Amino acid sequence: METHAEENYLKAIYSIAENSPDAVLTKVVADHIKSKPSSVTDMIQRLSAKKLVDYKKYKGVSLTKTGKQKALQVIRKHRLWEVFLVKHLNFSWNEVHDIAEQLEHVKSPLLVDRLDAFLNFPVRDPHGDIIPDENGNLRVDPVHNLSEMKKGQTCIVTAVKDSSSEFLNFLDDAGIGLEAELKILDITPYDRSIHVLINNKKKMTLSEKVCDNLYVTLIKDK
Amino acid sequence: METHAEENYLKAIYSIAENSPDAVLTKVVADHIKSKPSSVTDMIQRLSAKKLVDYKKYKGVSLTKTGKQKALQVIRKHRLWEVFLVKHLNFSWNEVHDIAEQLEHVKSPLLVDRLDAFLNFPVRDPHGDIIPDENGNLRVDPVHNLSEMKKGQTCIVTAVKDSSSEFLNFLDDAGIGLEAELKILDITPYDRSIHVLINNKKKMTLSEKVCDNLYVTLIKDK
DNA sequence: AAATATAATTAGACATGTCTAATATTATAA
DNA sequence: TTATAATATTAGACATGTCTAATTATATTT
Repeated sequence: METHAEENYLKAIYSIAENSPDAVLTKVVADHIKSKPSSVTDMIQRLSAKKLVDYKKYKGVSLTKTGKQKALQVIRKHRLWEVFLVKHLNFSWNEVHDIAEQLEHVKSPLLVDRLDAFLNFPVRDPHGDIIPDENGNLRVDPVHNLSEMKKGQTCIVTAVKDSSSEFLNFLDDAGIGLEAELKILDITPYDRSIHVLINNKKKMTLSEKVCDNLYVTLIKDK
Repeated sequence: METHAEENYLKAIYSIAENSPDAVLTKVVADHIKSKPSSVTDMIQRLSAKKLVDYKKYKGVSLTKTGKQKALQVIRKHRLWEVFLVKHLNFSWNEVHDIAEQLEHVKSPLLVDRLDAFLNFPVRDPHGDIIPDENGNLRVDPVHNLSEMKKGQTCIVTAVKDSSSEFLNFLDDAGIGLEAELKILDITPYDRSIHVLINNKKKMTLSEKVCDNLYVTLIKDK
């Protein structure tokens, strides 16, 4: 059975590795969980002894199959709890992270399954991230960056890449939430900013940075 | 901020002290939380340094006001989560303890209040124990049997255990209804019969059987 | 290919929380 | 009241997890 700290490391390694297929560097993990490289090395060696990560000195670290499984279980719990907090306890999507960070470590497979059923088997958490099933499988559907869209296309916001409260607040102010419909009216080649129609109501120009941090699904072309 | 272990000790000391007003013995705590007396001594000294318990070597331990408050917060969380597990996740009352034991340590005052509201401010947990409010106060006064009362105490009749018409008729004849005020004048040890003053008017002796079947709330002591 | 910057690891310290074994205190019985 | 039993405390060890400082390895320049 894993400790809280071990679970946090597995989760960190998983989410770093998601965006780059290479072995994960000690320093990157340290920055991610706000600790020091020496602490990371210590922990990685413990996880390696438990066969949850593959590790060779100075060569970085990657999750074993078991390690990945465990990481996904924790992520599953985190995201299910986030759904609960937002849907039933009226938290907003930018308040739930710290609480879910604690709830995710509660150990009871039965509890997770019951919670999943209570929530009606949600597919995405309030940030739009996909909730892995009990076997750690992700249901992947065609998700794109808003910045990949072409003029005339219409798409639906499915997730955010940057889930900092600054970004989430910006989106709230702009009236862009999950499931928001965005029609690409125009693209300015100079700065790659995109002029969009939000929910058939409001027009707005989104900078390249904003577009890079929004995941969307294409629903209409031209 | 208290650690999980500290919270568990506070909780243990609280619930032991509930049933006996004396200072709590090291060994009793050790048995209660399934650890060793030496560990208990260590922890008690830490809690004492934090002013959460009053402690004198070899003389047992008791909670300070702050310590009691903290213990009640944890108990509040434990019991609210139990209600959630039973009412919404279909657990039965004897399955929930271990899970609530983990959930009770999640730190977020806002979460607790929201959960309380979501559950519709329950007064008792699935085991019938009273849920303290956010200030550590019990929302209803504990209900006792009339037979638990002591000489000199005054109490109010809140319910009957036996609701047979024979018993209710007997009460009518005696002038004892709901809300009736009973002052305990004397107790006969031999047959546990109780001499009471009913509504400041009528004196009467009630047998043990009658006392066992009357629920009361204490309103005045001495 | 050697010098240097960057990153990773180890050594050693410390905090929390637990344990066993040894010692000290208190309560009880002879 | 002294011996004895029961309880409590301390001392010292160990596991987890963190840190700083010193050392070692890798990558990058010159």
